[in-house]
Amino acid sequence: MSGYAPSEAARRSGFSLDTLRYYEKIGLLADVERTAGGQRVFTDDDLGWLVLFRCLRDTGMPIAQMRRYAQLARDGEHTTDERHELLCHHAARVEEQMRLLQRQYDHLREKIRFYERLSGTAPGSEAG
Amino acid sequence: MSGYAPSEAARRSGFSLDTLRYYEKIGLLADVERTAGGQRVFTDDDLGWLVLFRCLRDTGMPIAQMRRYAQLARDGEHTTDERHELLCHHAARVEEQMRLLQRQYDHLREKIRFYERLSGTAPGSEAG
DNA sequence: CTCCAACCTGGAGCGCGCTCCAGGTCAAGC
DNA sequence: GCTTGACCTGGAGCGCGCTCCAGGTTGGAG
Repeated sequence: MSGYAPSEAARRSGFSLDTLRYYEKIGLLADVERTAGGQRVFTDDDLGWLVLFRCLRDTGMPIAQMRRYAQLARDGEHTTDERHELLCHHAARVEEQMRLLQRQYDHLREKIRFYERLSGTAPGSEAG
Repeated sequence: MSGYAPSEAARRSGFSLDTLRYYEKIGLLADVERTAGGQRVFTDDDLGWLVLFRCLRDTGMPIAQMRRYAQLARDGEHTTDERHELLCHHAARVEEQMRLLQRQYDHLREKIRFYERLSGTAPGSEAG
């Protein structure tokens, strides 16, 4: 159960085939195993990395930094401190990002309330 | 107190001069007043729009949609319903965005905890 | 054995949102 | 009046993260 065709890896990870190839090309995903004929075979380990990449990407980490993290992991056990630090710094940035997003969301909600006061009765009750 | 030089508008809005010119060029910001010599003079109203644009941009609204909103506002009172709807739809997307960000942040925190369990004692107490 | 969908490669192209540049103009201070 | 720094324009360029393409290969089904 640990050998996935490219299309299956794409389906499971939510990345496109092109993105998977791109990630390997730029050295984000380590060299993926191949069949005798040269076609990629993704392992569960690869899939695990892709889940992590999605997490980091969704939280706004630049690819260069993901690459650095992946490289550190490949470099072995003695890089765990640096990896930990990298993730902590990133988490701090994400927290800031969340605070900003919340603040601007509140601002947006206020703007929406302005329109709702204008019209007297709201036309629908779409957004809670 | 309602006439700001470009550099002052940039300082107050947090957008660069180039961005202010760009926003006017693409019709996001309505035509800005000029001196006899052709230099821009931003009003408090312009500044208000810039605050809104920052809110929308920070929450991930594409420029095309901001343009649409700005155009509706210029079109007059009879577009308030559509503007309201546009903001509501956006707010819903922002909520989804916040949920995703929170979920991935939790995932990230879990990963960080993994490293902290590895090293036994955490090296520092940087991030709460 | 044949077929054809899925896969391969290197490299070009794209969409977004700016950002920078050259070459010229404006206007406030001395 | 002169200087100088802020400003003007149109248009090219950039950085990111993919996305698409041409032209060729692979490999499982029938």
